[in-house]
This record gives sequence, structure tokens and C-alpha cells, in this order.
Amino acid sequence: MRVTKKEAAEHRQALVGAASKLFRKHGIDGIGVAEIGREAGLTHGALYAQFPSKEALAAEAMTDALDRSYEQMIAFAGTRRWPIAAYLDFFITKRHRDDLSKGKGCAMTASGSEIARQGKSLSRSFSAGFDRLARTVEGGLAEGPLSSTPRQRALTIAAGAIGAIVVARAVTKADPALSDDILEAARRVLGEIGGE
Amino acid sequence: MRVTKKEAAEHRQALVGAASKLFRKHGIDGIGVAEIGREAGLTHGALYAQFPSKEALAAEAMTDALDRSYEQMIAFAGTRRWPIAAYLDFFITKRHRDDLSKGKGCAMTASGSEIARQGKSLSRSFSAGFDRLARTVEGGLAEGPLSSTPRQRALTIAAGAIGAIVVARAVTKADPALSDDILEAARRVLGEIGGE
DNA sequence: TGTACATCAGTGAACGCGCGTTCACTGATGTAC
DNA sequence: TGTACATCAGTGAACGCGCGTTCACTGATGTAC
Repeated sequence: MRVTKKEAAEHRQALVGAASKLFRKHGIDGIGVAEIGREAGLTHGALYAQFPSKEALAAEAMTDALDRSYEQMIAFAGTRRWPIAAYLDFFITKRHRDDLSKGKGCAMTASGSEIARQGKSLSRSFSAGFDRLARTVEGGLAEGPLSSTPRQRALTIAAGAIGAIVVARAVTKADPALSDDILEAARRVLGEIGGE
Repeated sequence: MRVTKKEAAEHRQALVGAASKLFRKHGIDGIGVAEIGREAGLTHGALYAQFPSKEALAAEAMTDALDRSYEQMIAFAGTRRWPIAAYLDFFITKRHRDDLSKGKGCAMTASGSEIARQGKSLSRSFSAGFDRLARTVEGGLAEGPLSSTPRQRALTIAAGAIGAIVVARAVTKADPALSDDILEAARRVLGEIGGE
């Protein structure tokens, strides 16, 4: 049964939204196309009318998720005086660490080590999101105590913040106190790198 | 056909070694028990004579892989004057980034974002390895330009180094120059944090 | 040292299940006249 | 505006396949005497 173009576009967005949530929650290899279709209120067959493959959907879902997260971060930073402090206060939190089970939060932290084993399209989505984050951080840097270049400091802050969330999530079941310490440490030290 | 205790112990080590390699190469969810048994020269049934579940094998494989990597790092650092520089020179390299496809390198970088979705036993293996790494880094710190505590700096260096490898691997297919820049930046900036 | 037998590591078939993708079909939409 | 029909988003069954785990069985090992 054919649907209107408007409905088809809405269905596409529903699929992207469902994928975006479920990939973050369960990992890309950890969730199937049937479940994604169901979450979007469709069948898995509909997915293949909109996307050539699961990987293509995953790439679009990652781009979409990173766009939304970025807008949220920028909106949050708009209310604050020091951009680097704002970015870190937005990103490095217990809330962000614990959001994984809800399928929310930064898609780079949710799927980081999986992307290396996926195709080029996912690497492209990830790279675009990371590059944008690093440039934004660089634009907000203040003078600091380090002699490395602003770009080097920005790349390290971005990669370090992602690493802190990934590691904090990995240790939290076995050692919650260590997990909290990692977040607190990264928030503080990456802030110092940023000239806070 | 029953085998000698010595053979059984060798088979167990073969399973751990095969799992350690294949989990790093394909991810924990990305490889099956049949393939692990085959790589070890056994059948998948033998695996269940030695381990109660795939997760139990994964936890032991992660502990084993982290023990070996740690020993390698300490041996490498023994040949060098400044411990922090040695740790970073050992860890943050293009070689380490590219070792993933061979099933070598640090298991924390290979499976980072997967561990959050696995059981407590894997979190325990990861936590033990990370805690040991952070303590070793802390023991090698020199005075630096930052006012954060040694433990905070050590936790950030350890999490930042893992994040740098994870992110460098994720972007390398789409943007190899960015991937190289990330490694170079993290090597430099984390060294500065360590008082290099 | 020799014999009898319980132990148990390892085999390989089978379990039920979910995977990503394909495909014949449906039927309302969108278009050409 | 009304009619005829081509288009195509979506359905749901089917494809072959691999998943983790179980289990009856094998047969050499290790042990008790």
C-alpha cells in the first residue's frame, strides 16, 4: 500500500530515530533490523525501501544523532560565560555516562570501538562529528599553561572527553567509585588544558 | 577421549589465547564460540568443558591480554629514562592503531565501548587493567604546569590515551590525516600533562 | 607392578532462535490525459 | 474536474546462515585396590 510522500519521509525519520536510539543502547552489532522497524512502527521490509542496507541506516543514524547532540551542546554553552568549561560541563557528567541504557548521549562514546570494524560510511559520519567537535573546542580555547598548539590541545580535549566517558562506563559496574573519579579527573584536567 | 591434565591446561591456554586475539580483532559480539574453538584447534564443545559461558571466557581473555600488554609496556619503559614519555611512546603510535586488524594491542582500546553492555565480570577485568595502568602512570609523573592532583592527571592520561587510540581508529578509514593528527596531538599534550 | 573402573576433557549432532537480505505481492498515491 | 493506470512504500513469508548452549556419547587418564 503506497503512502504519501510526506508519510514516507516521516517513516524515514522514524527509522533514523529508532536506529539512533537502539544503536546507542545496544551497539550496532547488538540490535537487529526487525527490532528497529518495530520501534519505528513499521516492518523490517520497510527499512529496505528507504535504505540499501543496515550499514547505510547506521551511518545516517550516527550523523543524525551527532547533529542533535551538537546542537544541544551549543545551546547549553550559549547560556554560559566560558565555552570550554561549558562544553566539559555538558559532556563529562555522571548523567551522560548513565544515559547509555536509555539510548541517549553522544553516539561517538556509545559506538567508539565498534566503528573501526564497520565500513567507510560510518567512519565518515564519525569523522565529521569529531572534526566539528574539535574545531568548536579549538574556537573556545583560552590561553593555558601548555606550549602545544591550540589544535593539538583541542584534539586532545575532544578525544580525552570521549575516552573518559567510554572508560567510566566500562568500569562502572565493577568499580563505581573509580568511575566517578575518572569523570571528575577528566573534567578538571581537560579544563586546565583548555586554559580554564 | 580424556586427555592428560597437562594437555587440558594447554588447551585452556589455547582457548584463552585464541579468544584474546579474536575478540580484539572482531569485538566480543563479533566472533562466535565455534570460530574461537577452531582457532584453538578444538571444537566449540571443548570450550564449555573449560568455561561456563562465552562471557566467562571473554573475561579471562581480557585479563590475560591486559596482563601481557602491561608486561610489554613495563619492559619497554625499562629501557628508557622518562617513564611517562616511555608509556606514551609505547601506547600512542600508528602501529598500535593499526594492530587492531591483527588482534593485537590493548584490549581496553579494542573493546572499550562494548564493555558497558557486557556483564560484571568483564567490567571487573577492564577495571583491574585500567586501575593498574593509572597507578603506574601516577608513579611515573614528574612535576608539571597543572595544579590538579597527580591521581587526577594520571587518570586523565590513561583515559585520554585510550580515547586517542579509539578515536584514531574510528576516523582512519574516512580521514587518515585527521587520525594521524589525533595521535600526534595526544602524544604531545598528554606528555605535557605528565610533566614531560 | 597389575588390574578394574570411575572420572571427565573433548566430540559432534541437535536445540531454538535471530540475523540481514530478498522478493512476490498489495493497494493507495501521484500523474498523464 | 474526472478517468486510467503506472509507480512505489510497505507487507510478510522465505532465504541461508551463524549464534550460544546442551547433551549423549567416547575413550584415555588417573586412581583405588
